[in-house]
Amino acid sequence: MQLTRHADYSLRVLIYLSLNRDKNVTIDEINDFYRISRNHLTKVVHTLSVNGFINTSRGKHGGMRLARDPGGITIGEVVRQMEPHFKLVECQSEELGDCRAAPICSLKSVLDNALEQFLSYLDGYTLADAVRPDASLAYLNKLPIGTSRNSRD
Amino acid sequence: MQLTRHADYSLRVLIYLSLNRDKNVTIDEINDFYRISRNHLTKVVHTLSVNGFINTSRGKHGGMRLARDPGGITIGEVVRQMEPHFKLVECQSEELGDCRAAPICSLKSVLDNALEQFLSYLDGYTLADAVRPDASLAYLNKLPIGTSRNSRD
DNA sequence: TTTAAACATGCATGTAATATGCATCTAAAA
DNA sequence: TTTTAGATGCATATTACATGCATGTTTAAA
Repeated sequence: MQLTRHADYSLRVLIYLSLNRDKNVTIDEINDFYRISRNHLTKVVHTLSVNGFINTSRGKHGGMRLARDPGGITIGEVVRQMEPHFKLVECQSEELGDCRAAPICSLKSVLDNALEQFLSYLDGYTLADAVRPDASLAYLNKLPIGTSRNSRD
Repeated sequence: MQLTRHADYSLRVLIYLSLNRDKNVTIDEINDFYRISRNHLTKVVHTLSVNGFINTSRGKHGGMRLARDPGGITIGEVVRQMEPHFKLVECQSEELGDCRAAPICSLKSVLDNALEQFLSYLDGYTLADAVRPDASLAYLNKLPIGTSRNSRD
């Protein structure tokens, strides 16, 4: 059970942008920071833009910015929109959902509800909640690579 | 976001067995019912047995049975044991979890908690809850194939 | 004791959803 | 008019699963 990298990268991009609200950030800058496939990143950025999470501009001094306040974008919202589907089991998909046990089995609705528990929990957290309030990129950039790991949990 | 077929099939097998507590059920019988890859089914059955959900016996008149009462096996328990991993994003895996934002990002713990919400919801439902109390296989077998879809939700 | 019916298991292969790469286009600013 | 940025379509790679195949092992009945 996992999210696609598309959703994963989306969250990373938005978190990076939350720490850089005052300037245009380029794909290359994010790529430098995370060392993520630049091509994939480009597509993620585009989808984020289409979904209204960020504003992009081309050309010199172009780049992207958060379209809204980090405190107004929830993790749940991002996951719901950036993850392609949530068909946990076969019977949750329209076409293939022809399990012979369906008429007597309520697994589908139980899983639907459990998924909603998952997502609404994420609705309770915003991008602002996801970064340490005292944190800054300046601090991060001083750390030798590999120091990682969130000391908060 | 989806579960593996391994977990999916596991639930189906257990649901089938919940409706057939009084006899030994063979892989072929389950295969006939669900039309699932027999080879994969074999492996699922084995894992279910190793994990103590079912008892199997070889030889003539062999087969499998639920090891416990359907009311005592929760969906959550099955999913937790039969799904290979729950690394929703890269930073949740031990080896690859070297995201540069980790020191200031609490996404990992937020997702961990959301996942726990999902699983504990499933802990609240048992195999007995997952089948309609009035249902029987006899009823199901009378239905023409394709009638499907749970009318409960 | 032999045969048939079941599950067990290792190895090989297929598959399909993502992910990535590459080339090129479009837009904006200096 | 050149450079810098994102946009986009098509091709290819990757990889986790899923499936297939062959064979082994156990058990019970004939």
